[in-house]
Amino acid sequence: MRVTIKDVSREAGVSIKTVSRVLNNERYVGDDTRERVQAAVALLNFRPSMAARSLAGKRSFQIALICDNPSPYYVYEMQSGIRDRCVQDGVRMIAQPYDRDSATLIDDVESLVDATSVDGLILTPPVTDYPAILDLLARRGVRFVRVSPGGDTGLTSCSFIDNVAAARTMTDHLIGLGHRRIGFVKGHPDYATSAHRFCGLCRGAGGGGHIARTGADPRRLLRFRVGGAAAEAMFDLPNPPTAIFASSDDMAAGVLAAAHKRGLRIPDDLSVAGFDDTALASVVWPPLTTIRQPTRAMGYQAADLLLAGDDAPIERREVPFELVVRGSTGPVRGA
Amino acid sequence: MRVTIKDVSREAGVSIKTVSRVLNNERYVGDDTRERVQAAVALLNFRPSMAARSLAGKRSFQIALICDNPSPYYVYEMQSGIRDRCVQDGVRMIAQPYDRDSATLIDDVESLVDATSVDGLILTPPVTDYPAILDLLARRGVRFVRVSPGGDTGLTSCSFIDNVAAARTMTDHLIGLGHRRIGFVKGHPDYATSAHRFCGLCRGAGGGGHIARTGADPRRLLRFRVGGAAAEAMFDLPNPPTAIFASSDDMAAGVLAAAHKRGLRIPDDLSVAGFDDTALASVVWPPLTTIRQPTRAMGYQAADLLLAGDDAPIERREVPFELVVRGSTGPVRGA
DNA sequence: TTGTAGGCGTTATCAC
DNA sequence: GTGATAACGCCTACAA
Repeated sequence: MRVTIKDVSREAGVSIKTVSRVLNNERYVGDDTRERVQAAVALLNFRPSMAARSLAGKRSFQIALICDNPSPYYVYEMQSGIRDRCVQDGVRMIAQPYDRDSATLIDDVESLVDATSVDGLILTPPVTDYPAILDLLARRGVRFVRVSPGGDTGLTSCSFIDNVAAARTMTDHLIGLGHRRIGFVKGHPDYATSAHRFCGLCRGAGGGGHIARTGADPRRLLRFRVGGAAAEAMFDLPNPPTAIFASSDDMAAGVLAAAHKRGLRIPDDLSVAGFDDTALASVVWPPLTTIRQPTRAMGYQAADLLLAGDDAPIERREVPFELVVRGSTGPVRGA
Repeated sequence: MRVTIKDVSREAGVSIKTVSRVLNNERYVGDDTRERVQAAVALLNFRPSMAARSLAGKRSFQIALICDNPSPYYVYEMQSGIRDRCVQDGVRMIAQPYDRDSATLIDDVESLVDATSVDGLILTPPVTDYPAILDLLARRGVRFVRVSPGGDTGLTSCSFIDNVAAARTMTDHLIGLGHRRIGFVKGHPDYATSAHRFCGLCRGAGGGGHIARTGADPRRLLRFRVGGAAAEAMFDLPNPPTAIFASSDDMAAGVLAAAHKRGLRIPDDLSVAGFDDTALASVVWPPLTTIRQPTRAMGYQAADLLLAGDDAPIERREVPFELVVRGSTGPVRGA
């Protein structure tokens, strides 16, 4: 049968409440008592029942990740980062990898909150900016942390990278290489990150860059295709760009594929730049210069903020990005 | 405040127990009573508390996915498939994306089982074949379903594809193209799927194929590198293979990269084949011929088996694979 | 510093 | 068919 607090209390020769105190690291427990209890816990291999704890207490020791991002890498890294932090507190993560086009998103979140009474939620783009969700959670008084919010900061804590600065860094890099006509493949309008990156590009380019804008479907496969289509369109321009900067790595990969199809050589004929969530791009797409996104770190920080406690102040936690230049990215022919 | 069964029972003018009966689809409830209750539930927007249900009842309405697979695509597809099935029953999924080198795996699973008393677990490779885990779960009397088990079938239900047949199909295809020397990049020994695929290759090749075996680290990045290294070694052989078949898509990508580095043209100088978890390979690595793995479907079927109920018979559910040939893969030069 | 009583929201058991 | 009542395992409040 199940080992309960009662068993532990009997084993340790104390009351149930005292065991509970030890389990929850409360004060006012004698050192010797604490040790006896801990010994009993270890001996009986006791694990408190989550169900009972969340029913009786305020906490449920569960948090949920609301993730509607179609990039498996992003999801994986995010989950891993969150989990890294959660294990420290013995908290479980409920993953909600919502599917594209989830019409029931709001209802799903609401039922999640009602049914599991999670201790908090972590929102990622694009859900991190959905007003209906933000309102719902605020109304219910549910704690939540946003990853890469586009606006409405101040509502809650969040973790993010400076996408404007990142895109600007990349742009400066490209300009430093001699590029004067830089194309940009814009992402889906729901993703504020994409807009931020576009903004960074503009700042770096100082208005002098050639800029092509393209809306992208959030579905991953389509993003590849959208990247390719955007590149094709740019190649056909009277003065095609010598560098193309995509606001996500899969769109950048689509650009690469389109360039190959045209017989363009990378980076001699064209420099391609993007963002990536892992070190993977270095192996899969070696000629791709990227901003390395610390997705895992953002997840960790988000969980850290969420687990900080009810009374913790709202905090915006920025995580550093990194420009990763690969292979020979020397001056471009004909630039 | 929270809406409870009590509120619903008052609203519907019935007892608490009757509401409970309706919620759990039990028999012996009058049709009109049922309707009144359902109306009250909808009106009050009532959602039963998971915590209370799992504390009082036998079920917890939660299942867990034990996933130690380093491929984000695999994890994502698996989670999505499982979730597709879970939502139908109002069951939650706890994702446990265990990290590489998790020394505490067994302990983690044990504490998960003890603390959350999940209704069941889904195991994926390589955990699906870890005897320590299987023993633990059997001892605890916990329901679980295995995805792609290597052996010990008959223990529990499982979902899988026929990896032997898949590899054989691919081999037949390659032989049909004129290949006589086929290299094989083997995966990590913990993955039974890899061994199955090797077996399928041997059957297809009839012992006449040239076979290079390579152990691969399960970490994704390394798998790319291992694929590349294996390819390099094969290229240096006196009679290098004209086709290389890798037991995973990332190793196949590594082979592709190595081939490019050597100046080999695909598929004129070399055919490269692998497996993939999504339709992604068609876009990212166009020259790659693959076996499309229905990862999502395997997840769905695994969840379906798990949710079938305690008394459901043990069942082995096979999911069909698909050979995806891309681009021109005509006869190979010098074959 | 420690113990006791009561309740969290649901299901299980047993009457009606 | 339906309803009272006792668990389930733990935490909160209050007392000692």
